[in-house]
Amino acid sequence: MPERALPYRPHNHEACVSQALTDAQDICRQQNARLTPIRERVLELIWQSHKPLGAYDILAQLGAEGHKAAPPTVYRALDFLLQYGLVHRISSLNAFIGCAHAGEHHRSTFLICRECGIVLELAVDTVTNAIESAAKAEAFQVEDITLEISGLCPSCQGSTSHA
Amino acid sequence: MPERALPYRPHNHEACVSQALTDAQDICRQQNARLTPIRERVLELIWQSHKPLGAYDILAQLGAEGHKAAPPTVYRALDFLLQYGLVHRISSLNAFIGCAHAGEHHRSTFLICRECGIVLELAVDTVTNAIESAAKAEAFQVEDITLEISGLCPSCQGSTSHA
DNA sequence: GCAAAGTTTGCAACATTATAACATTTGCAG
DNA sequence: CTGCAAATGTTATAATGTTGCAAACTTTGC
Repeated sequence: MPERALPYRPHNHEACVSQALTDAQDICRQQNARLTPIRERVLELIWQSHKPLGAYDILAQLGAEGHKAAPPTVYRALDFLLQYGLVHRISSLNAFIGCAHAGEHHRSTFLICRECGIVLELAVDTVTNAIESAAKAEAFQVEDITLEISGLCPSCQGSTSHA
Repeated sequence: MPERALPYRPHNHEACVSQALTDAQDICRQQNARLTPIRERVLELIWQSHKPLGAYDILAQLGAEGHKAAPPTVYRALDFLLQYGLVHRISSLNAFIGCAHAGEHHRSTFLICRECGIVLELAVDTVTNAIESAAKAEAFQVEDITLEISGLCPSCQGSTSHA
């Protein structure tokens, strides 16, 4: 498996996108899920950058390219993509981002840069384990973890933009 | 300091509320912040249970008691309470809950029961440390952590309500 | 092939959550 | 008591998300 590039630095982003799309196709084939044109297009739009995209941003982009969709179209596509683990929802931003570990069963941690907006998805066992054991100590049965860390990414530290 | 009761089990909830209110008064006095009647009433409404309350729920309750407020009134009170650490916002629910550790500088973990809706706030160092060191490993400068765990609280396990 | 059944999409209306802009009132310092 | 700053009132609107039903498309069994 190739090392994944850090989203902050310039990288061949086309490769991110095409990887995500072929992964999605594989996953859907395996699960007998239909990656319809709309769903695939929404996934592609989400992957156009490493910044989370709002549902209405997606809607606007679809509209701009001639497909004048209504909100339910987008939300349904998002529901599908969420269900198959192809995208994540970032609750603190009401926005969506491509999953960097599709098909890999994982618990995600998101590092969200408040300056540039780029999000890095991590799957760190030490974090997950600490969380699960804290929950266990309270006899709480974990189903879903939302862990979103806001701050400054390496590229944005020091250059606080009010320069 | 007295042990805090678990929210799941029956407890003298009046004590939770009055404690929260006197804590809030102390904190505001120390910081020269004005805990006005509206702000105090909103805090009290939020503390009426251990379930997060939506802004519009607060609005409705204020209305029911004769104070017909508009959304900005509530959101401004919430902003104030958030700013002084008297309440927390639960992003995954778009709702607000009283802070169980007001004045104590802490990072919170929320255990949210999807069945009964009760939320337990924890401040567990092992979790915080694991998160901070994971962020450090990515050279990410942490400012804010959103950690919301959804699942079943001890009281709701086994009694899945579709009985 | 073809019809029935199930899934997906289109569409219109609506519900919920949050903010903007500006007027008015209140609390407080001088 | 006057003038400033903070807080609240008021109206309108923006942003996000859902419901319900009809039409189109896919799959399946025959």
